[in-house]
Amino acid sequence: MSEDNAREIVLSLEIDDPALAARLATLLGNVAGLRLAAPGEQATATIVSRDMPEDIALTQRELDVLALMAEGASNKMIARQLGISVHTVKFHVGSLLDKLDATGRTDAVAHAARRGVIEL
Amino acid sequence: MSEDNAREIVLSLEIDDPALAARLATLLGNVAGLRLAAPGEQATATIVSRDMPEDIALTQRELDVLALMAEGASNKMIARQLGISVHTVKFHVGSLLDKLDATGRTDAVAHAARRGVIEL
DNA sequence: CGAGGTCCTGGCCATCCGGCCAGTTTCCGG
DNA sequence: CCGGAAACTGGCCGGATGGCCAGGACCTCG
Repeated sequence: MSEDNAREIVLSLEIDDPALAARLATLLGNVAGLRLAAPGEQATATIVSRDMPEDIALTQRELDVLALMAEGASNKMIARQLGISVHTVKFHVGSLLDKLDATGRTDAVAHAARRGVIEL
Repeated sequence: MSEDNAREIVLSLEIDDPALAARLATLLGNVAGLRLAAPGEQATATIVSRDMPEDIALTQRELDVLALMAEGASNKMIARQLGISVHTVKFHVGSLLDKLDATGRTDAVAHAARRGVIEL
């Protein structure tokens, strides 16, 4: 294997905490083979660290339903998957809309993803 | 301000390309003040680099509709926002479901977010 | 000029969604 | 032991959603 692809690695930062961002920039600035991305530059990889707002208190069952919702499952499919009735699914979906402050299931999944409750 | 929070920074890796992951791990392993996360360990930040599949060819209008869908907007609301009829919105939504290989609007938004077409 | 793509609109309809009412069971903590 | 939270189920219903049919307008490329 040649090492021609072993070019300089360019990293971009997406850090909410300014102090942490500064420390990382300092530390990484002195590493050979590494470079921080210029503004707008295409980076090899991105370092991400988001401030966690407050995590929402979701029950296990709500998390089950939410995960399936994010997969695009209908209430009927969720009911089959979890072995419960459609009514119960709707019940949990209703709770999720409430807790996630969403207007519909699409909004709920979007909010949950934004808040890191689920991973897309 | 105390500098008590200037503890060791723990980084986790989420790199699709194994070669790149290995190089980063090597480079970062020798940086004082930095440490790579143990499996399952809570990290300070995450280094992310995803292989880009192929970007989907969406028309401008479809992107407009998609963006509003991700906000949880109903077809009626989207129609009002864009100044077009609900029928036309449905038309674009249909195209999106088709192009994104989704079963419903929720699935469409999830797919689009996963593929980087939209930012949540 | 014709073909094809995008964008736009209408009607029709089966299904899905979400909110409302009601009720049961189980389990845990005060 | 009683209260509350979680999970579960049912009926009902207005509105939303998505698929199907049809059409027209515009623009670009061949």
